[in-house]
Amino acid sequence: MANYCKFEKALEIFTGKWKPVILLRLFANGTMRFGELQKAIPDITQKMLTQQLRELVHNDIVHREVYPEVPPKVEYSITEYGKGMANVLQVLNDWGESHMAHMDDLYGEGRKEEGAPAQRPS
Amino acid sequence: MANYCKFEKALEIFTGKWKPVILLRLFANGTMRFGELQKAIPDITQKMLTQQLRELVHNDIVHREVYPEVPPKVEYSITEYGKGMANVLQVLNDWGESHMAHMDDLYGEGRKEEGAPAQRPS
DNA sequence: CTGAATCCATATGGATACTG
DNA sequence: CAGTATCCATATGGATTCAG
Repeated sequence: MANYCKFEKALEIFTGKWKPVILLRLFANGTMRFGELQKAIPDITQKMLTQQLRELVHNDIVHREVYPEVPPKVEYSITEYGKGMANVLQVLNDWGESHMAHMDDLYGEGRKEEGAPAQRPS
Repeated sequence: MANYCKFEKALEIFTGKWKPVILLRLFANGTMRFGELQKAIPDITQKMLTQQLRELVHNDIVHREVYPEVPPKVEYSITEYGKGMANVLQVLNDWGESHMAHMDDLYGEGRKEEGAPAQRPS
């Protein structure tokens, strides 16, 4: 098996249009209901939210707790194992931040993208 | 502006079907000609190789050196700036490796696809 | 409330042919 | 040799509807 498939496996976890947001929300808020996630991420569709959550659950990053009530209630949270990827997220986040600054340096902030006001590192 | 866009920007760099392989090759070999890369990555098409390289060049990760000769000769290498992402690659690679082991633990090496929600109905 | 199932638009990647 | 251009298959994501 090729070496780079490790990268690809790793990348599959946060890749996709919504996984980063979902992970960020869950890391920040601890435990959230399905509806809360949906409210917190207004642009996501129910299909995508379900689908991405399922993949995260399958990868043991997210825990899914179903309460057999009426009306139904489902809570999602980061698993203990999932918490171990916090540093990966951090590294990615930090590098992404500095890389955006680098791109601004190279191409200027003006015409690069709309809605991206100066993002100063903290 | 949402925080997660930093992730997304970072992920765009290594995401796509071929960027990880290309980066790995260039990091390993230093400088490579177009044809060498193509030989080193047999399954890639020239369109994809060109396209992905262009994106990496645009992101200042890869340097493109054109020799005005006949026949043409173009060499690619990691830029100084690009070398700064080596640790990110390393972190990703390490986590990916351990994550694969974790998945094997959970699902067994032989029957990985069993409960996989993946993105495909039965 | 949560989420499965469809249908559809677009994005991404691949095959092939052509060029300086 | 390195790269474009074109056409095509499939993958991904979105809108909508239905159901426990």
